[in-house]
Amino acid sequence: MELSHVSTCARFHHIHPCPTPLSFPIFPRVSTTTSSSGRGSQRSSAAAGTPALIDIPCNDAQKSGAVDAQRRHSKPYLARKDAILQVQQSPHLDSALQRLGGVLKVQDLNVILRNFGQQSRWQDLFQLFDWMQQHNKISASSYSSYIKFMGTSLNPAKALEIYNNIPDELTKTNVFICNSVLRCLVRNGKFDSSMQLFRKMKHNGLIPDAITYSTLLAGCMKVKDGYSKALDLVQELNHNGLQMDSVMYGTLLAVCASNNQCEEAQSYFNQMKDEGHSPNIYHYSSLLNAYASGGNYKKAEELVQDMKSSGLVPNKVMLTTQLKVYVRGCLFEKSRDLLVELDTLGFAKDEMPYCLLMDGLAKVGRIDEARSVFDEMKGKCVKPGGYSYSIMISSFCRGGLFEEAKELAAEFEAKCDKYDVAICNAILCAYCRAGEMESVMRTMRKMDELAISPDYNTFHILIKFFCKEKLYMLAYQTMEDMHRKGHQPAEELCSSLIYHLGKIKAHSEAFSAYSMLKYSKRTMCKAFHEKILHILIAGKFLKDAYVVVKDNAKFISPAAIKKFAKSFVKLGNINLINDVLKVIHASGNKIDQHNQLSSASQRLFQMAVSRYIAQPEKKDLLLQLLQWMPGQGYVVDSSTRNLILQNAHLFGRQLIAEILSKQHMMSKALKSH
DNA sequence: GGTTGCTTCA
Repeated sequence: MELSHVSTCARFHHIHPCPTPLSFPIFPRVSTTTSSSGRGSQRSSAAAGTPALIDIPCNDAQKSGAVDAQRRHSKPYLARKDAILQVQQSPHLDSALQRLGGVLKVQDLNVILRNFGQQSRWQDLFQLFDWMQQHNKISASSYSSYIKFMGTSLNPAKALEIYNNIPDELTKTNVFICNSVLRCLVRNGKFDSSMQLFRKMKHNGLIPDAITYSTLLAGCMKVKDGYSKALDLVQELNHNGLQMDSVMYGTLLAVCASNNQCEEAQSYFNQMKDEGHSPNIYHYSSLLNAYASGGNYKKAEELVQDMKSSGLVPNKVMLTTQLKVYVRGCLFEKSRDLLVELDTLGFAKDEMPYCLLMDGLAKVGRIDEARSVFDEMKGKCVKPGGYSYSIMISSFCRGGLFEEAKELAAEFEAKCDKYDVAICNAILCAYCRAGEMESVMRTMRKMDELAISPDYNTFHILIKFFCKEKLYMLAYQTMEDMHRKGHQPAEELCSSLIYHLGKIKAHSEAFSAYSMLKYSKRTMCKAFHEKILHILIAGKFLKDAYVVVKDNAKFISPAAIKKFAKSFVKLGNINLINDVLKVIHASGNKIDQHNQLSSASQRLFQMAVSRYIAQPEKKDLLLQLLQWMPGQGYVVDSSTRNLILQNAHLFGRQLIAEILSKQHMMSKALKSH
């Protein structure tokens, strides 16, 4: 079935195939020149001061200097350096390693490893690391670099595999390696796993450093409850005698912003300044982003002024964030003005600022204006990508413009080939709302091919659609998938599916859907238990019905309980009949609500007794029942008594006589009362 | 001899 197919696809298979670079430079690139950050240059100058073998730029201007340097070095050193260059440039890594591997030391191989990683040559990286492992030319640094690149190449499963297979326990708690693994998980959205692993690492002897905490803090940004998790981490790092630095404050501000903790962001910003860190553009834009969540444009404008007077110039992100503030505050005129300003500064070359505005307009129902921003963006030759399409498709869906949504989805499919789960959800939603079954199935196949894991929304969209199309079993299977993937379906959806499953007599599926909801953490409407009870009784799933009654008797009406009791005593497992009667009695639902001697309750006991008589080997159960009854104020009626007496030889005449006389006395007492 | 964290969108 398509569905299980979709849901079983593992995102970890998602290796970005590395195209062999056709235009691979003849001279090796200087790895650090790709980074414009101060840190990159720091690193390169530090490295240049040591005899370590790093990539040497080979442009003409530097050639003569390089020759001078070469004269000062020993022969083996030059041979190694040459070997590094050759391996890096060789189109045949295998043979190059075969030829030159013997000359290269572990640190030389690490240089090559990092070079491959920086150039995103994942296939070569993989091959080299493999070779290093096989030839036992590997160090802790090799692991930390390699795992780091597994993070950037979006392959956390591989990184974990490498980490777990490190043979030496001590190496496994090397803080650099641990930091790399944790970063890899965080970057790939696996914050919970990273925290779990972090605990394990500490247990095994890791002494975390500031970088460790900084890495984990960054993971708090996109998880629910991220703010309190961040606070826990800050507390822990302080407890370990570590201090927050400027970058950590930047991360913490970003966490505040994404968790709508506007005032906290402001107070950390001040605290940071008090501790002598001067805020940079990151700190300002994170705080600005925090103001956006409250639509606090006055404070935002003050902050931008403050930043300008401190000598910082607002960059693209800063201004875009300011646009977000205006949009969130529904100040669409100001938003438009700022968009013009961004455009003039050359900061509106990608879809982002347009997306912000479109999204804000669409969310307040101004779909026509959102559409015209979208068209304006296209007119300016800004290439729309998944974000803008998904905003527009979703808002058309929300606004009931299903045909237009469908057309836009098709347009995206025709024009773009970059898919992720969000755009897929938008497309699915459009096709579902337009009732295009073929296109829905095609999109699911596409997700499967592209190894895009369905998320909570995907499942919801599909289940709703399948219900609408009356494909209830398919809807049920999708819900099963959803549950297996750890998502909890919303109650209304579950409830409606259960209702329909009951209607088509898929009783056991209905119960299974009920159980998924029940054992999830979501709250469940009280009436739900009674609903499923009726379905289970109809399907003769009386044992399951018994469990439902036992656990939820207080939420179920007396009428439904009575119906259940009748069905169970008549058709349920004979060994459980007494238990069922006791549970119903104990729940406060007297076997007959108003009168223990009512005919309804007597019919129930009669039915139980006749079942026991039909199976004499269950005589102990009958005796237990008869002995239990008078204590609770129940007695058998005369016809049942006669029935028992007729079969008394099966149970022991003496005993039966004693029990029945006890019941008889009870009956007289009740009547006189 | 090696690690690292921060800002905008669905």
